[in-house]
Amino acid sequence: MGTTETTGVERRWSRRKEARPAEIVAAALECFAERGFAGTTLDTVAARAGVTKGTLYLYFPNKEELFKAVVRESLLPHLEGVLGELSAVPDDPAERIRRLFGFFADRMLDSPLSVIPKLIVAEAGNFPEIARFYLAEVVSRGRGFLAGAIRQGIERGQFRPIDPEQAAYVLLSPMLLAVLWQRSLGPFDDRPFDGKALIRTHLDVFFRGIALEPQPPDREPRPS
Amino acid sequence: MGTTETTGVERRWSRRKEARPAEIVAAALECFAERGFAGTTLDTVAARAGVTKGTLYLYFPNKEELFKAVVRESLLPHLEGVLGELSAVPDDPAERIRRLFGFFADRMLDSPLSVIPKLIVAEAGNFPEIARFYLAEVVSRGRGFLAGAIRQGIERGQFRPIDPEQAAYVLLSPMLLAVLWQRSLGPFDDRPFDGKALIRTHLDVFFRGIALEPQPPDREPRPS
DNA sequence: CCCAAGTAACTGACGGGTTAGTTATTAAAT
DNA sequence: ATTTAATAACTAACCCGTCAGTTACTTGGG
Repeated sequence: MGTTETTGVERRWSRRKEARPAEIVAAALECFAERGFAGTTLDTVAARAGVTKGTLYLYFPNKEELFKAVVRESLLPHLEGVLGELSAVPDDPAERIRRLFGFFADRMLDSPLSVIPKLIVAEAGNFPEIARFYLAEVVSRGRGFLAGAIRQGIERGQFRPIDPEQAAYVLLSPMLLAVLWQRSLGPFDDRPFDGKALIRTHLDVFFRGIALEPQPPDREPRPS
Repeated sequence: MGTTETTGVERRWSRRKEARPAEIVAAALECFAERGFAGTTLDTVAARAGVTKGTLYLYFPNKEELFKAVVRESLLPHLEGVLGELSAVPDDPAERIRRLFGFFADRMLDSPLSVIPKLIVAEAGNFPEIARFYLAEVVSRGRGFLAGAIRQGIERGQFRPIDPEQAAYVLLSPMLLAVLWQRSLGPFDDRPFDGKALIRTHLDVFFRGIALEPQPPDREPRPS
């Protein structure tokens, strides 16, 4: 053992107050998604974040708050992105729906964020607060956006009349299946799974399914 | 009939070797579904089953084997039921698909069995064996049944040509959403959720969406 | 029918391993 | 020199799995 480490590069740790929280949250997201809340040990999270357990407690008061932070911090930036993108969306209902799905396919499906639905589904019973948060911030908004677009399409005479609320669920369900499949059963299946193709097929079938039937046109179109 | 309630005399317990395993499995299913595998303590399971922890170990070697038994024992009887019902199914593809969904809506949606998909999704990472079992025994069969019906419908000229495998996923996805919603986020939402209505709407939209172009199907007898 | 003697289902307390959370100490940064 | 990010060893609590002991039930001899 030399008395002096001439290399010097092998520092045990460095102090990076700014970067730690985000790194810890990212590591925790992976761990919680793989093992669930109760199945994840803080030593594992710390190791993956490149620190020790004590460091976690410098930035988060306890395991539960870390979990909540993971969901919130992972979601919020993307929520802004989605809302921003959707606010500058065309007026045509079908096109608005396609945009949302395009966004989902391009930005969510392959990102680390796609583990969150699985987390929420698994832990909703243990974390009612998180369940309500996700429900209000993500599900309700998506459901409202889709139902609104459907309703608008019906009013404009582009779609046949169906319950917009139920149509919204129908539209949401393949997205849910895609992310859950990728993160749960998919890895154990030998057949390839193409989430984007599934979304495309579904949209195709759906729009044909709600298209107006070729019947004699109704009376006068509405203004506005 | 089991002699569960003994009148008057305050017995601490009774010997019921035959009934115990099923009771323990039923209690464990509820606990695991609510809290997940790691979040469930065996004392809780035992208490809900009306016994103590030691009794669990008379019938199951350890917690993990209990969990596997829960999934297997809960699924297998129902699998036989489904397969039996579907073997006596009509030849028409659309009708076969409707039968599967009818069975799902009537027998699964409101039964305690509907918590299993949530369990599988949540614990697939921790129990690859269970994931593979569920994949082979439930998902693959359902997927195969649906894809086969779609393919047959295309060959017969009842449906327009689409990828039967992807169509099967499209068909499965609202069933997944229905059971997961009921068991996770649904209880926290103030809006009512009608899984059967969702299935009906989806089938309606789906069959119109894959109908041959020139000839739209008959109108539904019940609009609105 | 009655009552030991025997059997086995069931209990409950405990050991050992694990992990959430704490704290005394170290060392980077200014 | 002082401050403080980070560590590493530590504590307390929890929980799985075990087992010696208890109790419900069975059996066979009177």
